[in-house]
Amino acid sequence: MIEISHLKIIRALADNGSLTAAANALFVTQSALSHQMRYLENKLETALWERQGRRLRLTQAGIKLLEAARQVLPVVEQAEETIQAYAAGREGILRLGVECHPCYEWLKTVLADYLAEMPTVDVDIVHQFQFSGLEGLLNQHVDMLVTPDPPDENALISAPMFDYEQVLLVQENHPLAKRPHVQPADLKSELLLTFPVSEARLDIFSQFLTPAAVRPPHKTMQSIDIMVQMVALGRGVTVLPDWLAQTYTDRLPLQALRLGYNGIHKTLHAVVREKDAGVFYIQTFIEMGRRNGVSVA
Amino acid sequence: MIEISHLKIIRALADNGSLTAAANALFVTQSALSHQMRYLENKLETALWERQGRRLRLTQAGIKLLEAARQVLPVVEQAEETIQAYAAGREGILRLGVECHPCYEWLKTVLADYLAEMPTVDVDIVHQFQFSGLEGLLNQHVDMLVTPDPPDENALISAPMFDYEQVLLVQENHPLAKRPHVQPADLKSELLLTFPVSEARLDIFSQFLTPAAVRPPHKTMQSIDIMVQMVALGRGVTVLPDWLAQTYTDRLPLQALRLGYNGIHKTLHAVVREKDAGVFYIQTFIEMGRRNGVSVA
DNA sequence: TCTAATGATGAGTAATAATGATTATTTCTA
DNA sequence: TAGAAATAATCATTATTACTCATCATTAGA
Repeated sequence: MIEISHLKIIRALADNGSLTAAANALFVTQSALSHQMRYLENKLETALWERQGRRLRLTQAGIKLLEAARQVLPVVEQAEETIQAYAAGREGILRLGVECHPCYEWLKTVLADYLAEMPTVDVDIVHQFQFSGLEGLLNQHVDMLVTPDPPDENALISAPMFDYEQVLLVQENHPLAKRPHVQPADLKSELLLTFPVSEARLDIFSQFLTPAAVRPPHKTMQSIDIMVQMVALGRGVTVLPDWLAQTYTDRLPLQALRLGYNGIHKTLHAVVREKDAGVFYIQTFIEMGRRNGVSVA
Repeated sequence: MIEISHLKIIRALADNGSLTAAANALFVTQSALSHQMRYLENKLETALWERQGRRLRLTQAGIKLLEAARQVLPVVEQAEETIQAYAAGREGILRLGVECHPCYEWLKTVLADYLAEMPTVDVDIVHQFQFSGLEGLLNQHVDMLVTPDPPDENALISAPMFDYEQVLLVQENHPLAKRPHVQPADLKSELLLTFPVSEARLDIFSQFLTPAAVRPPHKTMQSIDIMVQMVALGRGVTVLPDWLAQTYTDRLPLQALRLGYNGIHKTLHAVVREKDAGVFYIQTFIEMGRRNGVSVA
């Protein structure tokens, strides 16, 4: 009945816009796709596309099938990859999911060592999820999630890996630079630079500014390096994990400051599916993450 | 490459034990399956099964593929069903997930009215999940989850539907029957009958007995009717939602009692994926659930 | 209005998958 | 432990399916 190849056609059609383009992407003729589409519609006894002139638009049924394709194809493709890895004599693939930028930066520091020590394991990093990292784990799109907020789900287990503190990064000559710590009101008119994610997911808002009802001007950017450059030029302030901030304060005119009297402390956790917890190369990663974790002087 | 039909073969093989049995289940000859297996193994350049005598055992790669099959096939099969429903002129299928027995009992009371009012919608109820109801929603195995504990996940939205109270059900002549309410210690030596789920998921434990460190003898059973019969015969006590308890106290020698001074109050929520929140037949269900909810005199 | 591009269609061919018959093993049982 | 029943593999053959090529009709865009 419905086959993977059909799902690939539906996806390619949605992604490429036209039948001809999809055919090229799949390395077959336009005719082949046209025939397959007709075959599927006959089998299912429903139209999947509406032909408006020479433009194709998905019907409700077609949309349903596209959704299924988007859910199913990555799973099958990953299974194929993993099996290829086995076939090539490797132990497997460790797919790491990250939801936050500091997580990603931290991962990079651990990864080099891990790859060196585990030559038979392939690693892949995923940072885009359909819904959330939790969904990624449950759907097997990733095998491990690195996050400061481990979800509470009893098919998953989480292990603390690494403690850090969120600090405010300001220019060396900034009026706040000599303070032992800053309070929310101090930031009232500072330009705050952050990664482009919702404020609810930024600690500086959820744990510091929002409770104090302070809303400084706010600008988002993709690149951490540019963000730090801006701060060094006195054109804004930003918040980074202490260990990451330190790599910049060493070589740029910057000062890291504690947020509030006690500081904002976080812990990165590794979350894995319960059934995978015993897998050797997963255990090893967690152990190395704990050992090798960036040390803050 | 890998096709749905291959995944079906792998699953059938795992489910039926032998090639011949799997072939029967799939309405093809044993020869056909044998050829397909060989084909797949050639394509993937890996053994998927180990032949030990005439017994087949999955290799590591085979296990991976079986996992993919178990994840993928339900999705495809459901998509097919939904499309069939569209083809037959129906609006769609509402798949309801329930994780708790009271949820299920409550659903039944609403469902009759819903089905009558929405003749163009098919309904299906799912109570077994691979991991959890949350996973069921995110994996699209269900469209709506009915639960007293709505998960906190921002791709989902939840709506309160119906308030109820968990009450203790005892025999009419039971020593406790005349009390205005019971305390944990009162149950110390009562035989407590519950559904067969972990204690952590039973309110009577998590919210009443465990905090007071009381552990009465405990027996689980599948059938709510038999459970109530046992209580009516004085052979145990049980906990039910008030409205459900009432349907029994009307016709059996039973007494419902409040748990603790304030009682244990719960609210059933309907949880749906954010993107489905606007779907008409889903909205209708939520509205009817609120209106039609069982009324407690 | 004309043209290039797109999707549909039909015929023919290549590829794939099924069947039936047969064989070699291997459990199970007597 | 021998023999029977069951199972998986294999081969030859047939049936089915999927693809390509050539062609046509339609349409968006110059």
